[in-house]
Amino acid sequence: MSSKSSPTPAAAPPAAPQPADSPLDSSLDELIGYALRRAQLKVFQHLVSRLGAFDLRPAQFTALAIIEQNPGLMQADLARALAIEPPQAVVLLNKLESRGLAVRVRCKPDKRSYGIFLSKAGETLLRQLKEVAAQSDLEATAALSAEERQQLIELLHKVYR
Amino acid sequence: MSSKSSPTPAAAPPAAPQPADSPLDSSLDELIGYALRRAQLKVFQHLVSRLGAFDLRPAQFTALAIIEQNPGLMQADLARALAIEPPQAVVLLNKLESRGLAVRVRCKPDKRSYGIFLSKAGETLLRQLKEVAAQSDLEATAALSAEERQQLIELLHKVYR
DNA sequence: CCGATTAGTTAATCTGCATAAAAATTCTGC
DNA sequence: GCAGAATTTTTATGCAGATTAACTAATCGG
Repeated sequence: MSSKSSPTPAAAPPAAPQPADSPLDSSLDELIGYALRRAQLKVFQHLVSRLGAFDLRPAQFTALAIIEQNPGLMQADLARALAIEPPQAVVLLNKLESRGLAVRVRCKPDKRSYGIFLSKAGETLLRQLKEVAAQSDLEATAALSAEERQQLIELLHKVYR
Repeated sequence: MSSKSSPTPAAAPPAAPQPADSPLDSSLDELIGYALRRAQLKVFQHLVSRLGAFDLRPAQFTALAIIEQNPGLMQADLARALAIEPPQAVVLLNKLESRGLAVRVRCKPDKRSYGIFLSKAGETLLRQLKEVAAQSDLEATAALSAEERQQLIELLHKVYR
C-alpha cells in the first residue's frame, strides 16, 4: 500500500463539498490581507464599471486627481505618486493628452522635463469623475454606516501611511 | 487667442511641485476605494516577499487553505472560491500537484470530475504557511493595535460579504 | 442509442507591468 | 568651455496573469 505513485491524499473523500462560495474559507478569514484583497476587489470592480461609461480606468482618474492637486509636476513625480514605473506614466499621459484632458508643457529651465497640467476639459471632467467615484464608493460599501466608513478610512490610512 | 493647437492649460505653472510622495493626493484620501487599494498593495507585497521563500504565490497559498477546508472539492468549486476562471485553476493545480502538495483523485461516480485533496506534505507545509501569513499580516499592519486589527477585519468582512 | 449538457483541458490572445536600452538635455570637474 | 557623468523622457522587449474559444471525455434525458 506504500507503492502509490502520487502523493498520498491526507483526508478521506467526504463525498460532497458544499457548492456555495461563501463559507469556502475559514482560516483565511482571520487574515487582514485576505479580507483586504476581497474588499478591494469588490470596490475596485464597482468603480471600474462606473468609470467605464467615461472610457477611463481607475489609474487614469487617479492621475487626473493628482495632477489637479499638483499642477506643473513632472512625469517622474506622477509615476512615483501612482507607484508605477516611468514608462507606464508615458503611456498613461499619452492617453490623457490624446483625449485632451491633460497637457505637457515645456516651460522649465530644464528642457528635458515637462510640466503637466489639466486642460479646461480635464478640470471639468474631473469634477464629474469625483462625484462618480464618491458615489461608487458609497454604493460598494453600502453595508457600512457613515460612522463605520470613517473608521475604516482611518484604519486603512494607518496601515499604508 | 483661440489658435492654440493643444488644449489650453487650466492653471499657471507654479514652478516647483514638492518632490515628496506623501502629500501628493488629497481629494483621493476621502475615497475608501483608494485607501483600500493602497493598504492592500502594501500588505500583499509584504506577503509576496514572505511566500517567496517557499516559491509560492498568495493565490497558491489561498488555494491550499481552501482545499484543506473543503477536501474533495471539484476544480470548478475551487475556481469559484478563488474568483478565477477554470483554465487558471488548471495551471494552479498543476503546479501544486507537481510539487506534491495536492492531488487530484478520480473517485466520484462522475468520472469527468476530480476530487482535490491535500497531500501529507501539503498539510504539513500549509501549517507553516499559515504561521508565515499570520506573521506577515501582523508585520504589515504593525501600525495597528490588536483591537484596531479586529475592528478592521470586521469592517472589511461587512464590505465584501 | 443519440443529442444536449457538463467538467476539465488546451491553445491563442490580450493586458498590465517591469526591465533595459536609447535619445535629449543638463550638470560637474577640471 | 568641454568631456564625462547624471537625469528626464521615450522606445523596445519580454513576461506573468487572465480571458476566450475550441476540444475531449463523460453524463444525462428522452
